[in-house]
Amino acid sequence: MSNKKAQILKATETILATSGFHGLSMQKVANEAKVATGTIYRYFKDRDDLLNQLHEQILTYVAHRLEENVDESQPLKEQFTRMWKNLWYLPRQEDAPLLTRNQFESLPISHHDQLRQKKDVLFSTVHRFFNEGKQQGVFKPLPNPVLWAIGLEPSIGLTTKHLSDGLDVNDAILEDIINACWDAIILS
Amino acid sequence: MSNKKAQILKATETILATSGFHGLSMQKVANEAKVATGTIYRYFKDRDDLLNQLHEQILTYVAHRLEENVDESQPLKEQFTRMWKNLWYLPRQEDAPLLTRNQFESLPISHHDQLRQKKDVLFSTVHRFFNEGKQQGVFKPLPNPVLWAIGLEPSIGLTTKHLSDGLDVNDAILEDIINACWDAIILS
Amino acid sequence: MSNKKAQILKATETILATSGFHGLSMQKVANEAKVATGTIYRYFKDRDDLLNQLHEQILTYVAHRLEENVDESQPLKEQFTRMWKNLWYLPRQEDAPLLTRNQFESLPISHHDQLRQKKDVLFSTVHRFFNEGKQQGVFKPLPNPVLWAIGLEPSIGLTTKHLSDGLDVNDAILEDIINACWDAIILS
Amino acid sequence: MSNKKAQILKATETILATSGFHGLSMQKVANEAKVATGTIYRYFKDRDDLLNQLHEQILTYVAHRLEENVDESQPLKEQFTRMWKNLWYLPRQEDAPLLTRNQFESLPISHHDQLRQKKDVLFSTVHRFFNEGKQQGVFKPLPNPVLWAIGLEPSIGLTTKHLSDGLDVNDAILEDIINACWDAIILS
DNA sequence: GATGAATGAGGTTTCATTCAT
DNA sequence: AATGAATGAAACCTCATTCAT
Repeated sequence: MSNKKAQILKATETILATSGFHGLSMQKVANEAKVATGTIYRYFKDRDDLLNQLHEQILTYVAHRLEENVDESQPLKEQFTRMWKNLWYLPRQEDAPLLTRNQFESLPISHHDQLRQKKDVLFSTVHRFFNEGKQQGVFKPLPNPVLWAIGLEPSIGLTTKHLSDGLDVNDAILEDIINACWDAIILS
Repeated sequence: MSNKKAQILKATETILATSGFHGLSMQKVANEAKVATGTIYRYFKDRDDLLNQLHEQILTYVAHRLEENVDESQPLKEQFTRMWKNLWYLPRQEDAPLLTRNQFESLPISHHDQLRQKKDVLFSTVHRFFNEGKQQGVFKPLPNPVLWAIGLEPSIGLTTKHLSDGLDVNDAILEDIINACWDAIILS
Repeated sequence: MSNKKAQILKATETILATSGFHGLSMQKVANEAKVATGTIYRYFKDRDDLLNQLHEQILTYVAHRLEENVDESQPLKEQFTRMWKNLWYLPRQEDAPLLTRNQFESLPISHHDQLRQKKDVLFSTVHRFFNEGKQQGVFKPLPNPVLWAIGLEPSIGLTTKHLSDGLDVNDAILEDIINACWDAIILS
Repeated sequence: MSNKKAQILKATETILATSGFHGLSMQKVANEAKVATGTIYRYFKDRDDLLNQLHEQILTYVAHRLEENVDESQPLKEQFTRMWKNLWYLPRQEDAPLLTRNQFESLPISHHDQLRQKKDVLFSTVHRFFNEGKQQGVFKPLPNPVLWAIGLEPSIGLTTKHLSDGLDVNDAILEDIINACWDAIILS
């Protein structure tokens, strides 16, 4: 990816994280990225395209981080814990996207279907994981999106509560939370 | 509440639900509400005030719906199911706010602390419920926000998946989901 | 004059003095005057009318103050000093208009001729004074507006410099200034 | 100075002179200057900045014109006449600002102190002139602002009376007026 | 007479996008 | 490829004025 394009995406992210959608303007992006305004339009068709590409980039980043060090040969619980922590520690990474996922959910519903397809590919590891668990009779026989919503997604909501609402979460509690989520998806 | 003020809030909600934050403009709100632009400013200091008041109104609505028909004298499981379903069926109500909660989380973080205080009051029933459960030794000894995030919040995420991503959820599955969330919060 | 009308004029003046023309709005006038917006329009045709009537009121006030204690039977120098001081101490009076004359000069040039006629009547004492002086061969044979501009008007400019630019003017200097202005208009 | 910036300043001046502050709007300035509205904001932070910069530009222009052809080696009376006429003929110059100074005095009192400092520098010639005259024992020992107010400022007031109120001032009278002002500042 | 809610034109300013260089 | 000045539509908001009560 071109150097300038990367700069522009990074700048967009920084501004979104700092000032929100309201504070985003092509001019500010250009300033932050240290390029001319016009340059943005060499790499992105328009504002929406920029936002969508950023969205995708972040989604890709998250997907990759999520499956990092997840070893299929290990027990499911192990894999689950790994994924949960990957999500949890994600926004605390050096090069992490500064955005919460929420900030993108409220985007104009462009390219909706196209995006869902991409998501399926990106998160295939998770699908594989849930399918495996159900096949082994360990997980409840619920649709994958449901398992995701009750097993892993809480990590995201809790991250927000932790980082901006000051919810105290130490390592011991973290283990308990993960176990609680595990309880949600397994057959008891 | 003044007639016009209600019209304006309703119009704002409609537009947000239809076109998102990007599609919201004071002109459009005025048109939708069938009032003059200037009229909005008799009832709201500015755009942010309008959004914040809408936010609060919805929050209040949700809080009230959430605790509807929740009978403290009934078993905790019963109460839990009731609340979960209240959340689940909420956006399908006639007069329900058309917005997902997500659409508000990405608002400019104005009046942050003020809002959290309000939230505590509004959702005191839930707090009472969680505290009761922990006292009885039925729930895991986790902070209330955590119990919320793993027990009830998934309802919201799933609603979105259900309504806009076409996730199929029939009554049987719904019971299973609620049970799964119950598993997350109870001591096994 | 009706009670409300007086209130409104006073309020207008206060606001003009405090926030300038830019800060003036019918709404603010109404608030300051403790009347309803609509009430203003019972007494004044429109904004311009309000401003013009205020202008006239102030002009009248100034004209009356100017000739206060000016005794035609006294020597011209005496009368001159009296008028000069009247102008000088005018904005320091209890009930004085809070506006410098300047603030009105830049009004839309409405009712121009009508106003000049009124001025002639209001300031007839000054005209009488200048004519007398010229007839007696004491004053330079210059048109009255010129005598005004060099003899008395400097009082106004100096007041501004004194009150807002911090120019120090004690009683001794004041006498010197008045004498200097007197030098300007008399035949030497 | 950029071409467009000059156009904009000139246009602002024209409109102010034509329609007064009330008639000034950024749209009109843009039209008159034949630029897009947005362009104004490349060169001026906002409306106030535009007005202030115009103010300064005019002040600078006036200051330069005022000292034009004022020869320090000539007698003080000569210099005085020169300055007085410079002021008098100033608004009749081809490229002169179309505004009377009055129209600016009623501006929002922004950058007040900053402005007074600039004034001191711009009008240093006048200060030098007054100091010289006092040192030589020709002028009355009054503060410079006073000498200005009684000696030179009347030129400005009279210009207005001449140009808009139809006061007749021929060359002979002009000489008399200047002499009268001279009388005001000299020790008799 | 008096009120003040309502109006909507018009004000200032921002910003996505284009285009000559 | 890159620039950034310029554009002008559209955003938010104000305010003189009207009118039903």
